[in-house]
Amino acid sequence: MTDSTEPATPTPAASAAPSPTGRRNATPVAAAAAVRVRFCPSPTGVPHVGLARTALFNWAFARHHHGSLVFRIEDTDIARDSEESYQMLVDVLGWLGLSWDEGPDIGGPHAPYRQSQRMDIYADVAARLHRAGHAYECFCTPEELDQRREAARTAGQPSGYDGHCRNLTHADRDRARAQGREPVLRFRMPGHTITFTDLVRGELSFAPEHVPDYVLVRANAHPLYTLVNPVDDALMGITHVLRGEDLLSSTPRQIALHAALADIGVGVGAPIAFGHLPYVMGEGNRKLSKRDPESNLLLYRERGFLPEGLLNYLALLGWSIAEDRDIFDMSEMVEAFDIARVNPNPARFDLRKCEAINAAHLRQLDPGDFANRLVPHLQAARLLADPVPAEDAALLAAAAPLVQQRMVTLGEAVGMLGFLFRAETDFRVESEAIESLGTEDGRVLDAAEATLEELGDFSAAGVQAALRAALVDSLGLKPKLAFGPVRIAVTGRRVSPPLFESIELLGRERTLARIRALRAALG
RNA sequence: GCCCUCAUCGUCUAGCGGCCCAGGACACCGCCCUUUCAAGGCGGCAGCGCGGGUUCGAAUCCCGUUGGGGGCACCA
Repeated sequence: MTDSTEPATPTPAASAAPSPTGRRNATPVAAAAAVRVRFCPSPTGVPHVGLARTALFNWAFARHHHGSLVFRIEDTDIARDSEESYQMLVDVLGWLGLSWDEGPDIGGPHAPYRQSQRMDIYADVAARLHRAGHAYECFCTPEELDQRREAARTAGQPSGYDGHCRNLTHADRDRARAQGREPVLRFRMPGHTITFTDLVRGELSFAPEHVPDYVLVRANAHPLYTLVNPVDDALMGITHVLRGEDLLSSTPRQIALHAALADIGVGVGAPIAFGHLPYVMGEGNRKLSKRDPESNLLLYRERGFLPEGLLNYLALLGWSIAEDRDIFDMSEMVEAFDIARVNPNPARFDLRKCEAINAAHLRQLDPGDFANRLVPHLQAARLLADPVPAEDAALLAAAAPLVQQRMVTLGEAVGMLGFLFRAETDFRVESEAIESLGTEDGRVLDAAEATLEELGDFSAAGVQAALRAALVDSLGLKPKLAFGPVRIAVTGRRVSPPLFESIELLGRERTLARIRALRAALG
């Protein structure tokens, strides 16, 4: 049996060499051994940003070390898991571009990758652990457990399982069964302190009295996470486990179980290194919960966040690429990622910064790429047909560069470009924009109409020269007051793409019609 | 109650004993540019929780304390 007090590093020798950029000089990542990490969500509810961050760090770690990422579905909780949730997971990970090497959809040498399809494996391993003495039947009822836990707590003692059924005789078990008790299978923890080197936190130590024996299999024979997660990690040859810090205190139990699994010949028996990533917090001092709207990954896609923008922001939650830089792409992250440089303290999710990072990526997009990414959002708002008609595609190609610098998410294109793609019968001036107008603005519209009617050169430059002459020079208006009413008439909003380019794209007829319509509405 | 863990501007972070009377980013506030809104440029505000050590020297190491978070399930 492997001695669990040894640090859980694949090759202790590897930690002797300081990592070039590592904050701790122990970066227990063996260069020679192939890195295998996994991402193993349970498909409950809507995909969460914390989950994406964990997936991202695992992905970056695997890619940095030229290792493998295993995607595994932990669907052993029949009551909460759903197929719909599983689909959303696959879908949103695909959108983010976090690719995996083995998984339920693509298979791999350790298939199946859905735990609900591996129940026979767990039953077999459980039986072997039992036979080898690493686990025992526990007949305590939940009520008895509660009672003793409460008593221990009031006495100031550790309140975990007290080992009541650890050494039952045959006769004891027969008696319990005769009473109608159904046993759970409980893991027998070794009696020594468990110490390991966490990849992000350094050396951690747990005394035996605080890591009590725990349940592996329910009385109804249903295997628990406590069993299936380590069993699959062992069987699938996982070398590094990067997960949320909520799992930190269950790590000694898993290390002990891994040792027992090695003892009975399950898996290759290589120790696994653990790294616990800090929480992603929401408002206040709470962990970001499913209730917080900003936790819902699907919403980011709907709003038109770029995968590269969201990922960039998520990477910043606990990690940084350099002292004076925070905009980077995923190839740069893969290149630079070092688990030892992950910051152990919890990070608060800041939607404003997430938006700012996204906007930076939006601006960096190639104009053609940017226009293409706008299409689904314009279609969802019914501004574009599917497929996109050629003339609309041309219009979009011309209009997109006008708004690329002034948007935060792709979804904003609906408001910014709606005036170009909406039929005249559907065009409306926003009420807030109308309210900002005064009666004297009618004069401005009259002058604009007269000028544009006469104008031969309807290019942006031509329109600008003509309107400036008519409104600013002749009427003596400040540019802001001169062009404001025209902007509202033409685009329907107070905020729009640059006015003269917008007019050029809209064309003479539609421009004049809209100016007349607003003029009439003003009375 | 017991155990574990975390601690630098409002927020995310850089910092690994002298390059730091602490650097960057978001947010915020000015100014410039300007047809709106952005973008961009320039400038500003703002932080090492507290107390002891160690050291010639501490944001950095140690101890304590305070505060936050997590765990102590037949959930994952």
